[in-house]
Parts: sequence; C-alpha cells; structure tokens
Amino acid sequence: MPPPRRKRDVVPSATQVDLPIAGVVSTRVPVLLPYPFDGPFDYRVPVGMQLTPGDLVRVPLNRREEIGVVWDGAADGAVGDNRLRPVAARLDAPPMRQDLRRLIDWIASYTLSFPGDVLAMALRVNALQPEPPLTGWQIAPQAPNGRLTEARQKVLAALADGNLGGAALAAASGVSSAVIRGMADAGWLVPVTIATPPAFAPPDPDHPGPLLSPAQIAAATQLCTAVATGGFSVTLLEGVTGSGKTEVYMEAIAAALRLGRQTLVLLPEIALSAQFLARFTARFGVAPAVWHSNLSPRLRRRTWRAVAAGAAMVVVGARSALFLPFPDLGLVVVDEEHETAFKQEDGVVYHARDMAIVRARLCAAVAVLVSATPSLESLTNVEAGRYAHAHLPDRHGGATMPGIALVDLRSDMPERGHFLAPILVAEINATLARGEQAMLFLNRRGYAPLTLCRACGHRMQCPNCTAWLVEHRARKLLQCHHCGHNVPIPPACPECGAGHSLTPVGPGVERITEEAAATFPDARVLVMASDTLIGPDAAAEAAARIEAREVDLIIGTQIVAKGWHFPHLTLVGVVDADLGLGGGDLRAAERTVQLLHQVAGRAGRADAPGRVLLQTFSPEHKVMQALLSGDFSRFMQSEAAERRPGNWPPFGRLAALIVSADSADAADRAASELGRAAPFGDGITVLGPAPAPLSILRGRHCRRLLLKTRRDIAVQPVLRTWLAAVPIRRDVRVDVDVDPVSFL
DNA sequence: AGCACGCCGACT
DNA sequence: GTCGGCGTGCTC
Repeated sequence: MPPPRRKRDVVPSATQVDLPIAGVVSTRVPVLLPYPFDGPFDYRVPVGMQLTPGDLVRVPLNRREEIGVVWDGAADGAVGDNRLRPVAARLDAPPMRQDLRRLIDWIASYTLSFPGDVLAMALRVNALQPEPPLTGWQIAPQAPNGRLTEARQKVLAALADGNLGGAALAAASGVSSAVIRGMADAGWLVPVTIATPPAFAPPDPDHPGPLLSPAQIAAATQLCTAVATGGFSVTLLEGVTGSGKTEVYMEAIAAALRLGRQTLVLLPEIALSAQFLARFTARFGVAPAVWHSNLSPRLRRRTWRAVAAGAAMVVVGARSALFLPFPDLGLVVVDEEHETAFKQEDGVVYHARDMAIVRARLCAAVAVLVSATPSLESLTNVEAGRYAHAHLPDRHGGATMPGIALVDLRSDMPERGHFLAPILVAEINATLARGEQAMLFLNRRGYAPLTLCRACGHRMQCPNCTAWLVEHRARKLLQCHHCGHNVPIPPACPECGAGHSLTPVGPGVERITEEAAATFPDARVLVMASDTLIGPDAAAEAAARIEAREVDLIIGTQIVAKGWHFPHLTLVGVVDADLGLGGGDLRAAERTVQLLHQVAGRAGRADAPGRVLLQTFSPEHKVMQALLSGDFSRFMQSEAAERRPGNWPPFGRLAALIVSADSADAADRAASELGRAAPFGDGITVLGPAPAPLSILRGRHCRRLLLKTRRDIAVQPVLRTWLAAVPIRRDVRVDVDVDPVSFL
C-alpha cells in the first residue's frame, strides 16, 4: 500500500462554510453531487435553513433535482450570485461524517477520479429517504367463494401464526408468488402493514467460542491490545492456511465490541461470506450484518440505516462496504489481503485493501490485514516498521501442511490427447480407493482455450478483442472471456471451409472433467467454476455437498481455492501450475505462489495428511521451488531483490495511462503525443507507449504508458501536469490506473 | 450522469 | 413536410 501520505498533499483543507457577513443576505454552501464534475457546486442557503458539512440535501441541477452532500471548505464562488440556485431541502437522513467525506476526497485525489464519482459509491444506497412501511398479508376475516387448492391451503397454514411479507410468505409456504397474488385478488388475503423487523442483534463478545491454541492466544492478545490502546495502527496477521487466523481476529472484534466500537470485515468476494458467517455465529452467538452489491433494496436500506445508527456493530462485506456510514469504526479487518479481487477495475479504479487502511487512519481505527501469503507490499511495510506483525506458525489442531511434489511434464508425460500425468492418475486412484476425496485444479473455464483448423492453421479469434475464443462444449459455443462475444461452434473451418478440421488445443476444466469421467468412471465428480456455480449460495451448497462426502472428485477453477474447509480432501492435483506465469506481469510469480499455496491448503486439513501434485514444464522455476520448500519468506525476499533495483512496486510507485479509441490510428496518435510530453527527471521514468497485451479489447484499440517513480515521489501531481499538457481528442479516452495490479 | 439542443435521413 | 438518430455541451 502506498502509505497514507501527508494529507496536505491531497485533502483540501477543511475550513468552515462561509458565515453570513453583515450586510450580505445570502450564504452559499459547496454541495458535492454524485456526478463527474470537477468539484462541489455552490448553492444558496435559503433563509432559515441550517446547514453544516455532511448534511444530505436535495438541490436543483439543470431541470431536475439531485441528492448531494454539503461539502467541506469554502464555497468557491466560481459562479456569481445571480446564477446561484437555492438548496431545495435538507434530507431527514444521518449526515455524512467527516471521516467519510475525507475518505471520498482522498480516494478521488489519489486515483485522479472526480470526487462526485467516488461520492456516488457512498450514496448508491436507496436509504436516504425514510423506510417505507413493510406490507404483508393476513388471512381475510371472511373466506370468499372459490376453490381451496393444496397450494392455497399451504399459504393459509403459513399465515396461521401471524402475517408475513410477500417473499417470506412464498418461501414459508413453498408456493410461487403467483399463488399469493391470485389469493389476494380472489379475496382470501388482505394486505396489512407489518412492524419493521427487529434491529441487528448485538454480537456477544463473551459468548463461549472455540478454544484457542497458545499461538492463537498470543496473536489475539497482540491485536486486542492494539484495539484497546486505540488510535490508528496496522497489523499484518500472517499464518499458513488452517492456522486459525479467523478465530484470532474474531478476538480483535470482541475487543472492539467491548469498547462499543464497530468493525468492518472486508472479504475479496461474497462467496466467502457463508463460512465466515458460520464461524462468526459460533463465536458471537449471532450473525453479523452483511453488505454486498446483490442485497435486496430493503435489506440494503435496513443495513445502511443500522450501520449509521450504530446498531449494526459488525459488518462483513465486499469492497463497497468501505463506504458505509459507520459512526464509530474501531476496527477494519481485510481478510485475504493479497487477493487482487480487492482492486476495483471499472469506474473509480481503487484498491479496497489500501483504501481500508486510509479509512482506518481517518477514523483512528485499528487495521488488520490477514493472509497466509501476504503481498510483498504488506511484507515490505512490516519490514519498514510501518505495520506490526502477528504470526501463526502452525496449522491448528495438529494438522500438518500437505506434502507437495512436482510432476515434470517433460518426463512424466500424459497419454496423447490427455492432460493428467500417469503419476497423478495413480495417486487419484489410490486416494479414491481409500475413500478419500481428491481435487483437480485448473484455472481455466471451458473446454479448450484455443480452437485450431488442422487443414489451414486458422485460429478462432474474437472479432472484438485480441484473444482466442474459448470452446464451451456443453453449451456448444465459442466464447470470448474478455467481451462475452460468442458464436456456435462452426461445423467447418470458416477460413478454408474444411469440414471436421477444427481441433481443440489445450485443456479447460470441462475437458479435464471429460478426461476424469473416462479415467475414473466410478468417481462422483463435481465441477466448481464461476459459470457452473451461479449465485452466492451455489458455491456454499457445493461446499456442503463436498463436506457431506457426496462427492469423490472435485474439479474446479479459482473458486475452489477460496478458504473452503474440506475435511475429507487429501489430494490436490494442479493440472497446469505454469498457467499464470506467462505474460510479463510484474506480480505473475507472486500471484502464482499465492494462488497455488491457497489451492494446496485445501488438502489434508483434518487428521488425514494431505498431498499436492503440481504438473509443470519448468520444475526448476523459483515459483515451483518455493511451493516445494514452503519457504515463502525466502521467495518473497528474492521477489524483493528483483524489484528493488528498478524501483518497481512496492519500492517505487507505478501508474498506468490506458489510451483507448475506436480506431488504431487515433489510439496511436494520442498515445505517442502523451509519450512525447512524458514527464522526466530524477526518479521518474515513463515506459511506452506500447500496445496493451490485449491491444483490441471490446472493439477498442488500447495503448498503455507506464509512469514509474521513486517511492518518495507521488505520482498524482506528475500525472496531473502531464495530462493537463496534452489535449485529448473527444474520440480518445485516457484512463488512469494508480497502483495497477492488472497489466491487460 | 442526465437531459437538452441541434442538425441530417426515412416515414405518415 | 415531420419523427428521431445520437454528437456536443452544460449543469452551481
């Protein structure tokens, strides 16, 4: 994380709103609106209205009314009194607190986004108007004429104990909403207003939780002391998979609860929340509040309000939870802190882990970063003394880390047209014979990543992107994984017309599943991929089936790596351990180690020891050697040694300019103009312009420039000067990505 | 982002 | 002759 720099760099000074000067009738206030304007707009405060920064207001904008927030600083006076329009109303909603306002300004400034675009993320909640009453159904006092079908009887039975809302009633009685609507129309049911459900129950810090090992207690004590001491601090909680990190930071949450302060737990994706919820409930007796983008509008509103009122003490959420209106945030936990999913890539481009630390600093809260394989960024911050370090050396409950072995695909070749080496096949057979579970990991969806014509060599390519089309055999189509473009699998080569000449090249999980079905005919196989598990519950359901031993062989992509607890899984086979290493990405090696370590960690968590086989063409590669030895700190030291001399992150700063246009020519022209105006000086380097790895993406031609600076030089002022000096035509877009993690 | 204004093609 | 395409510009 780029350390929070002196806030003078970026945060506008917070001065009082202009006070009415004697003789001046109107007062103006700056109001930030959730739109991409350069800054807040000035409005006139009507006589008798009291406004302070943070107040939510309705203001006229053009010919409509919008909701905005009274902002800090003096009104800028850029617009004359004659053009000033009055604030329409102050909303009856909790005002936005100063720390959140400063976070918004900080993120806007850091990422070179419009503050209004950042504000939009905090206001994208329909919670600003009072909650409309919840309506439900109750049995009509007089039964009407008409048939009482079985479905209708079930509805009446569900309502016998009281009234219920529409969706809850449908769920409780197991009928569709059409039945309920029909009963209402026929006069069986009458609408009623239901009392608002009770607020979020407070978690009990003294609820008896699981017993902790001495190492866990030591780490927990360290975190609790930080929470009890108060003030901003960051601690990296590091421990191998299965070492019980979650239980440790639960104690920090307990400490915050005892102080009456709120906690935010950030997870890289919602799919992980199911098992977090179970463990949280085991520790505190109740579930925490949950926040993600798929919440129903009503729950969203209730949760937002409960957070603002201080009634929801603990919130677990995805990136967007960073913008919730906590009145007293005491602790921020970022679990799986190394995950790149924390980086938001569209709209405002920000890294939720880094911004969580900024928010913690602004709230004088404690931040805890949690990982089995911390990012080099966080490790470097520990080394430099900016972060404290808590370490859990062993797996909890005596379980040992799985034994890892490499399968050299150059010597131990799979059969022709197959992808599993004989050794791996034998190990899977032995595992299944013992009645244990095995897993095959391949981080690639579909059947085959490339379709090639054997007659003419033609490769099936996406018309909108510089990418091959991936075959999805079950759905009988070829699909681009970048833009979603898809076509039915053609019967003949579209180039030369040869029939039956198109051949799949390379494996995806679908193809591995086919091979597994042929190789292990008696195994019950389950595929876990983002396109086979739709919705947040599907993954948890699959995990439950695995835990219940309804499955022998799990085949999956990235999704299987995520913190699942599979007690009967003892063998993991990585089909292509080299997969993430191509492409010249700064962090390719680091990411591959993190991902494969996490996958390996799925094996052997209970009493049975686990075993992991990595299929690779380069067993001597430092990534394979690191996984083999389990010595990550040495691996990370070698990563550091590679990045330090060139001032590569985290030893220097990086920002990408992504130039895109409908025509290659326009993109090239703008990119080379930016290149000619590139900043220079001691500690400043510009690389490029170069075509982006996906030089055509979604039909747009992309070029990249990379600004690299020494760590003591902030990239933002350099970028601002640079961009201001180059006029950009309207048909060209220039996007800024500060601290890029993706190099596409 | 909305939402207008504005200037060129196919329809009652 | 109008309806309407979305290019361009503005919003305190």
